Order: sequence, then C-alpha cells, then structure tokens
Amino acid sequence: MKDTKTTILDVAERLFAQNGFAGTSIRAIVEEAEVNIAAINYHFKSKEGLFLAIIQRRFKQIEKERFRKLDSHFEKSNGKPTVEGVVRAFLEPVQQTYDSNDQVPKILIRVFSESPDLKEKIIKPIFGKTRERFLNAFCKAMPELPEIEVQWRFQFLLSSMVGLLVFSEETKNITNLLPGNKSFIERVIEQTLNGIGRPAPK
Amino acid sequence: MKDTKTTILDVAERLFAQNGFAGTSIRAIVEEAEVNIAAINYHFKSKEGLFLAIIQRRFKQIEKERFRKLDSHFEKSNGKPTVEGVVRAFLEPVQQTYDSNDQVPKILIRVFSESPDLKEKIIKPIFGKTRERFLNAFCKAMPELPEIEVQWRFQFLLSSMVGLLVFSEETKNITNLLPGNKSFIERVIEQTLNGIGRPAPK
DNA sequence: AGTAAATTCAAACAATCGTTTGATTGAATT
DNA sequence: AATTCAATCAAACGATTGTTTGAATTTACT
Repeated sequence: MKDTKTTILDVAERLFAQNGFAGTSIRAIVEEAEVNIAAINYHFKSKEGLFLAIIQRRFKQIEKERFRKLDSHFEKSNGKPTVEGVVRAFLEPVQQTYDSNDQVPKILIRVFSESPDLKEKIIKPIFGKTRERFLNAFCKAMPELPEIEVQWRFQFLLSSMVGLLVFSEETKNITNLLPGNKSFIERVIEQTLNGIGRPAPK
Repeated sequence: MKDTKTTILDVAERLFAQNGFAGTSIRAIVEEAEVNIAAINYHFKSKEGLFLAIIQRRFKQIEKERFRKLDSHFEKSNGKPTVEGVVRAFLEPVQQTYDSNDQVPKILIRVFSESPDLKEKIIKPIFGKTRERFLNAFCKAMPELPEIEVQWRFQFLLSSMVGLLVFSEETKNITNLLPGNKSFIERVIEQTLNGIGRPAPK
C-alpha cells in the first residue's frame, strides 16, 4: 500500500499534466487519491508546494539518468563526444518516463507553459545544471561552431522535445503507423540530428 | 477609441496567453480593459465563448495569410511546390503575428496545451482545414515519400513551432546575438529544412 | 503498557470564481 | 419628442477556491 504522500504525488502529477496548475483543484486531487483534503497542506504546505515537489521528483529522476548517460558517453568517447551521443543522453531518459505513463511527461510542458511566476521559480534551480552541462557537451561535440550557434541549436532541440510532448497522442499514433518499428524518440533523434549536426552557416 | 468588444478581445488575448484559460479570471480581464464585468457575458455568452472568439479571430487571420502564400507558391511553381515554399507559407504568417506583439503568439500554445475538452472543441473546426491543405502540399512537394512519412515530418514541424513559441523570449534573445541578422523565423526555416526535406529513411 | 509525536479527520474559514439580475444610460428610429 | 433597442452599470447570486483549525486517531518509542 502506497503511503499518502506518494499517492498524492502520483495522482496530482497526472491531473496537473492533463489540466494544468490553475485548472486542477486540490479537491479534485484528494477525491481521486482518496485522502483527506487537509493532507495536501499538511504534507506540502500549499498547492504550489505540491506542484514544486512533483516537478522536482520527476526532474531529479530524468536529470540523474541524463547525467549518467552523458558521463558514460564521455568515457566511451575519450572526452571527444559526438553530437548523436549527447542528443541521446538528453532525449532517451525522457523516453523512459514517456513509456511508463502516457500522461506523465506532459508535466514537463506545464513547467514551461504555466504562468511566468511559476516558470521563474522552477526552471533555473531545477533545469539550470542540466542546461549548463549539455550546452558544454554540445560545444565540445561541435568545436568548429561558435557557442552562440550551439546555443541556438540546443534551444531548438529543447523546443522540439517540448512541442512533441504537447502533441504526444498525435505523434504516438503516427509513429506507430510508420514502417520500421522505430520508437518515437528514435525518430526524433533522427530528425534532430539532420538539423543540429549540420555544418556552420556562413 | 476602440469599442468594448475589441478591447476585451485584445486584453483577454494577452492575459490568456500569459496565464492560460483557468489561470485568468474574468475580473482580471475587465479590470485591465476598464469595462464592466457583465460585458463579457453580454458580448461573448461565457468565459469559454470569449476564449473561442479570441482563438478564432487570430487563427482566421493566420489561416488567411497561410492560404494566400500557399496559393501564390502553387502558381509560381506551376503546381510543383517545393518543400521550402510550403514551409515558408506555413511559418511566415506566424512571424507577422509574432512581430506585432511578443505575448500574443503564445495564445497558440494555449490552444494545444489547455485542457483536453477545450482542445477537442477548438482544433478540428479551426485548424483542420489548414492541416489538410498543407499536408497535401507537402505530399506534392515530396512525392517520393509515403504519406505517413510526410505526416510525421509535418507533425514535427508543427511541434517545433509550438515548442519555440513556448520559449519565445529565450529564443528571441539568442537569435539577436547570432551573426547575420537573420530573423527568428528565418532560422527556424533553415533548421527545419535540414530535417524535413531530407531523403527517405530506408 | 504508557507516552509522545506524527498523521488523519470533519468542519469551517474568508476569498474568489463565473454568471445573472434588473435598473439605467445612450444612440438610433419613427 | 416619443419610442425602441442595444449597451453599460452596480449589486448580488450560489458555487468553488485554497487554507486553517482543533479534535480524533494511528504510529513509534521508552
């Protein structure tokens, strides 16, 4: 039997993912989680505290896996990372979350598309380190490009990923119809590499 | 002097774009628009009616421009459209909205990321025709690809665009630092073409 | 077994939500 | 000038919002 705190986190993550922060009432959460309404404020101080706890749990998990894959790739390549290796380290951990639950990865969208206040509070402390390490890795993988160009391409990769999660249902359906039985993320990597790894523009 | 109805549409579009549907109260709208609170229900029946009216106004505007550019490209190319021509017809009209007001294009995100109910109500009737016509154009531009492959690439284009709008501030800042003084959309087109127009995967 | 801390509970809090009412105003038409 | 209709207004509607309270209960430790 899951404890109250975990139950709330799981249920709220799904509801926030589906209907957003403002669109989800704590009463809707406690009803589905079958816990008392005061439990949320007791365990997480406030609705916003709950949202932050959800984001942190999920991001830490993805971050950990991303760093593991990135480190592993650095080792294998003797400090000379490839574009594909870095892209894979960035995207594949999302795939794992994606496979576990259709709705859950949409919580990633909410982090970026909710109100500006929430966005500010969340992104820097949680995503900052990831951004820094991957930007650095991409620079090493494309040493002939100026850093600002690498920044732009990394931003494009991040944007595509978020955009694809917005349309996860549609994308999933199309992917299943494609020949070759490639997974969703495998296709994204393919598509991304044809853009991000191209020569420098003159 | 703008009339009440237009003032509400303008103010609400910005607020909905910033804070989402559930995150924006009609009291916040009428306060900033300096109109009476009953005006919204009088002119738009309900909060949802207002949201729909905003989306329709903006989408009709973009759709009209997209179709104009698409038709124009079909004429110029004698019915043999190029990938770049179709991509430009799809993206450039967004750029125009984008230039007019930083916040406004974010309303596009809300259409796709708000609650499933709203999404269902909006996308098909408003975006359906656009999707159909552009998918058809892309198929004509890449006749060697199976339709499902074209569908996937079109979906990727759409996703990238939405993702980039989510990060419009960040993307804009980076774009301004890039050499060559290319516009934001010009860079997106460049990045997209290196992916969408590539040969068929085996 | 007895004590103390952690957790759960029903109930209520003030505040805000979207919407409606009915009177009042303004402009257009007869 | 009288009438009509659309628009605006202050006020209030019931419902729902996030949060807090204090007592009841369970759990953990001596």
